[in-house]
Amino acid sequence: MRCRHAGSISCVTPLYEQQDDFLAMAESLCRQRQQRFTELRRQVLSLICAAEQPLGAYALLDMLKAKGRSAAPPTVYRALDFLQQQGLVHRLASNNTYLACAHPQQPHEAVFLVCRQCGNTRELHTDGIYRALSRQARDAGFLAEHAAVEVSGLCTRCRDITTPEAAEK
Amino acid sequence: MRCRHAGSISCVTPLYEQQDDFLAMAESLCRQRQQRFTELRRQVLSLICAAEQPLGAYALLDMLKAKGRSAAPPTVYRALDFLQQQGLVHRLASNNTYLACAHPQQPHEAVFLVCRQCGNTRELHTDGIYRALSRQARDAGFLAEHAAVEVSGLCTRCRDITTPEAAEK
DNA sequence: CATGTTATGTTATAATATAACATTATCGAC
DNA sequence: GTCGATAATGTTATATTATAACATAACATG
Repeated sequence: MRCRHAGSISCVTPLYEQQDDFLAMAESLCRQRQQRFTELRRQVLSLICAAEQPLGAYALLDMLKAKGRSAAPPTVYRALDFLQQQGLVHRLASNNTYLACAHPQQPHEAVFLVCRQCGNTRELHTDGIYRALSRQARDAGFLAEHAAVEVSGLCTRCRDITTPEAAEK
Repeated sequence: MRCRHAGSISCVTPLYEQQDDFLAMAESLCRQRQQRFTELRRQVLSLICAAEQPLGAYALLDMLKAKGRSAAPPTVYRALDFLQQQGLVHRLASNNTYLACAHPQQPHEAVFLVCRQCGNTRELHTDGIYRALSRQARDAGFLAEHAAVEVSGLCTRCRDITTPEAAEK
């Protein structure tokens, strides 16, 4: 299913259902930018986009080790730094996890909906909120450069489980 | 200078210029809620609201020790947990720091403007953004409970220092 | 293929936060 | 007041997240 954004990746379909396309896109994007999409970086991105939930750095580390790769914390953090610079991965400050981003082509700003129950996280692309934020910041004399908007709550599924009656409506 | 919000504390004046009023307000608020505003909690809140910038937990720990108080990490974290529950203190996830909140009376949602240069942080109270966020979340089937909105950039002073020509406009 | 640059390996450690259990203080019932 | 329950703090240990520093390996390019 396509979304309203440019590019071959859809942000309305979970990335773990389009891993191959996503990795191919990442590779070509890095080539365009003359950046090296090394095996390590590919592996880390692959793990992140195969996961249903955002992953912590040490979870990634364990997975790399489980794959037989020699790895230490800097191994993971350096790969994550690179992927973040390329816009392929976002870091969630509210729970120290990392997730893949469907639309790294142009730097954008996103709103994250983080389910406190199951950890599933959706990325919304909502220009309006960022425009409003920038404007309010400017009115306060502040030059906004980046905004982290992380909403915690309950996703559809977990809300229905928690309050079953709500599901029947 | 008063602000548009209820209560005796103004959020347009730095809290370190109204420490006594702020601590008195905190004390009466806790009494109303039948919560204990102990000496430790008062000290931690006092340190936080005396600071110009948000403080890290270990900076607070060092300050407590410097005051001759026996303190270990849990000392600080427990006090911070309490103060957050009472709405007197917010935690900034983007840099792991804690700051005082001028309007703990009713749970509210805030936007933080964090200067990446000097660390100074302003809290904006902007209902509009939160309404928009909640609505967008709801449209995505998500029940929003809390939103952390942390904007990083440059405050007026640091922007002028960084790009002096801008100051002349 | 020599050389500078970028990426990775490796060890150690910093910074942030919590678990677990002992002790002390406070509140209410009596 | 004192007893018992609850809440708060003290204390030690450890978990979790992240970075510093330096060595080695891989790659790009003349």
